[in-house]
Amino acid sequence: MVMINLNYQSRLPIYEQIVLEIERYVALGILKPKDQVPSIRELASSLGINPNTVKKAYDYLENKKIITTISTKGTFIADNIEGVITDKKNKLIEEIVEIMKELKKLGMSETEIINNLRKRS
Amino acid sequence: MVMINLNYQSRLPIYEQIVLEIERYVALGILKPKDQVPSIRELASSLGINPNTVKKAYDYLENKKIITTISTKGTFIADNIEGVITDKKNKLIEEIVEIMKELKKLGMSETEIINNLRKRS
Amino acid sequence: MVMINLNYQSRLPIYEQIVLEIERYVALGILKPKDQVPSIRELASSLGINPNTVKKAYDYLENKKIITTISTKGTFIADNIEGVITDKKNKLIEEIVEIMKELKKLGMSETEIINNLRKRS
Amino acid sequence: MVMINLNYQSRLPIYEQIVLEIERYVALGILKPKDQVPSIRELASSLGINPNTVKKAYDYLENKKIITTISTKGTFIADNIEGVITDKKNKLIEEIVEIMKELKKLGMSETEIINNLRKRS
DNA sequence: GTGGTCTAGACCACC
DNA sequence: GTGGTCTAGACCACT
Repeated sequence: MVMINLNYQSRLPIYEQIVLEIERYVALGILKPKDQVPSIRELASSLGINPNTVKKAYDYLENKKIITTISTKGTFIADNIEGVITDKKNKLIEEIVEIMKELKKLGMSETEIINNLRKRS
Repeated sequence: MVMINLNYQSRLPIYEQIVLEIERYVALGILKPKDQVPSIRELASSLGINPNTVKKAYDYLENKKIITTISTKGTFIADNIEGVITDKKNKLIEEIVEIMKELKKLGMSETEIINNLRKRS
Repeated sequence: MVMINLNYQSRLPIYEQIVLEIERYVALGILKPKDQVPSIRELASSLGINPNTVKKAYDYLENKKIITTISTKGTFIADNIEGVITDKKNKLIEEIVEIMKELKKLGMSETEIINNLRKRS
Repeated sequence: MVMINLNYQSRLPIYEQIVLEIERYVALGILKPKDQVPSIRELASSLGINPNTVKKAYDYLENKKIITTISTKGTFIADNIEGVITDKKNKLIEEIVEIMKELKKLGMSETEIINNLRKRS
């Protein structure tokens, strides 16, 4: 069973956090095509949140074709999810690029930033 | 005179954008200790926003001890702000490091990531 | 339900009076970690004041980590508030000590001061 | 020359702080009857504040008959200031009584408070 | 002119 | 229903 971590202080709405967590598990290969995801009610109750919130997340994921619902059977990871990993990678790279812009505004050069990253990790 | 750029489409509230802009100018050394920052009304009118919004930003900055206000005189950059620059840089670098961890979990190596960043920026 | 007493003649702004009252209830153990405090609108209407004023008080308390707010759920007493009680008492005692120093400079002895206090209260 | 300490962050207006400082020096016997106090302009410039502010403080002190102005000569401490010390003492005692009320609200008994004060001072 | 406070009321997203 | 943000506008004290 996947562990969805929620941060109630975050500016990100809960449903988006759920989406990101599921996408993360898919991208990491922890959730694979045809794997069943928890039912809306189940996940809602285990997270202590409103089922509508989970529904909103699942709707979004279904729309992005990351999950697919088979009525009376349950909800499953979709088959064609090759794109998920690259999407995720691109998004993360894009986030770094944005932060690097900030750092450049603060007077750091690209090589300075990269040297710093090498040291830290 | 400092130029505050606002993005009304951003998820970040206006007052936080002001905070970040002021912090940026402090970090860059453009605003130095004892420098006067624009008065609440002045900044509000020049940005075309409500004075209360600017006040909220200034309250926040005062709480963080980045500015200090002398009632009826104005608002000024605080004295001990040595940490602000490096603090800010460190925080941003740390954010990147966290994202890089994610990327590594997704199967990217450090050099792969860095090559990607070089291309993008 | 906590009773917030306001004094509109006081030099202390309303929002600070709310802060002090909440802190007092926390210090007294009447409000305990995870207890829900009245919603902004509810407290505002029961006090006959503007919700923004209550919000300002709550913002302040959140910043001091005495309360924590979960958007759309409500506002709650924070978890780690062991220090609040003793902090508050110590601050007040310290204030008295400072005033006693003044009184001693004015020629009163400690026992003289204490006898005076006993009479007055 | 007396040293007037001002706190620009305080909620107390500057002119009240000046009043309190002068009263303090009188009560302590550092300023005695017939002693000359600095001229308005002199004090204003040495404190880096507006002469009107000093004027307001002096007006108040004159009204309370703590100082007296002899035109073309200057401003002096008044003759009958016996009351100043006791006034000051009473005010300070009253302040302590107020703080003790707060402490009692927090659950401390009078003897508890007094024992604490004995230890601390 | 400055900042400090407060009101009234609006709109938003989320649940 | 909840909190979060913002506006418009008012009044105050202090300088």
